[in-house]
Amino acid sequence: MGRASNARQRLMDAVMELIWENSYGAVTIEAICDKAGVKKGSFYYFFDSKSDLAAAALKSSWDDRKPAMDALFSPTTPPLERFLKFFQGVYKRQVEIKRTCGQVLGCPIFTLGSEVCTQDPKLVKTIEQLLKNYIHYFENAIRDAHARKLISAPDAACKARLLFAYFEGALTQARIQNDPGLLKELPQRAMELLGYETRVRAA
Amino acid sequence: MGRASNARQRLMDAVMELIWENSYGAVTIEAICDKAGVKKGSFYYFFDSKSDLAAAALKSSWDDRKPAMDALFSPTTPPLERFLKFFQGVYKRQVEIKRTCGQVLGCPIFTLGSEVCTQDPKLVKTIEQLLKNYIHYFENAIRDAHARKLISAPDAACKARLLFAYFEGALTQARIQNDPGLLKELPQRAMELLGYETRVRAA
DNA sequence: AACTTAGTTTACTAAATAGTCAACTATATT
DNA sequence: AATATAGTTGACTATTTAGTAAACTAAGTT
Repeated sequence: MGRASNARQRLMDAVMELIWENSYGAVTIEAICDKAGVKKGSFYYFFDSKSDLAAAALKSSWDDRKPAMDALFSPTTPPLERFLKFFQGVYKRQVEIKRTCGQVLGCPIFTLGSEVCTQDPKLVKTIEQLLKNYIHYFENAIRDAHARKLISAPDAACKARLLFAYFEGALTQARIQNDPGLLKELPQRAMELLGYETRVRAA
Repeated sequence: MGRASNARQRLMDAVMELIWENSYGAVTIEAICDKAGVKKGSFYYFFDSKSDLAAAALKSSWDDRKPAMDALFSPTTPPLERFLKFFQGVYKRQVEIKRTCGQVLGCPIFTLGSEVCTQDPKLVKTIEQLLKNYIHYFENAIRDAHARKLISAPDAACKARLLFAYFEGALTQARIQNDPGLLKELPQRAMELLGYETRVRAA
């Protein structure tokens, strides 16, 4: 009942895009409203603040992405291939983003987390949860690879942390230097980090 | 001649601290002036904008830190020991920062770079240069270690990129999660990444 | 048709912020 | 002592921004 609307979703889409392309602090509520084609009154009808919107948008975009991640890290795929496909996808995606919007944008969760972590405890809690989700995919695949004796990684959690830190570090550096080339080696380096020493065929 | 003043330096100190503890976007010129004990008129006497100040402050703080880096990465120290000391120092420093200001702050250059890279080309050029400086220390030490047959790293530049990405990734994650514990393993993991498999004595 | 609910719109206020300017002050030079 | 130089101050303007409130509108419900 009442009036139908997708303004809430449009606001979440807009804020994600604006934060990713710029930064949290540089994005104003007016800019979000303009991009979403929503008046400010409606903004405050749906959300209390930019922080509130950002938290909702992050959760929502994770819900959107989760099925693809579940498919990529499916137990039906050999564990090391999961990583290969994942990192090749990351590279391809960043190349594409640079082509379409002129900038490598990296990982919005990590960049945003690093920006707001000292100022917005509630938002950062959401971010921590999402980052942990990613690490769990990694850890799970590593444990699996170890069990199948493809690699030796008795401490899967540790290896997952290592790989994730490298991954996010490289992605952020690519953003800073606006150079997707830095990510081309991601699949190869990841295999090496995991202790799988064979040559990987080019992406 | 004229009037003596350290206001310029006080402004640079203030902006570095504020950006590190908060974020670039969250720091206002008024807040910088307050912290530095400088009136806004004086701010604009020395600098054109926050961006201008930030760039100057970054360069200046690098000039301050450079002697310590040169000492740490001195050729008189065995190459792998340089990394050990460096990463142990990073861990100790972040623990100390958390103790004194309640938050792990990570690397101000990396965090700032990731925040402003799409919006402030001039500032990001400065940042890129500083990051490259660090990578050069890494690369140099790796080349040295390889030459001395301590490790096998035929492509020193590649290993340096890898190690740096891991390092900054871990530091940023520690900031986001406000957990210096994530950095305790830094020296050990770094040695492993470098292909030096022996146990490291605890920091 | 009257009513309720959900969402929209416009116009507004109050505060924060960037940036300017002209008068002022302390120091060094001649 | 006069003057030039380097830096300081406070008061000001103009803009941007967050946030509010009340009237309005489109749909479903009875």
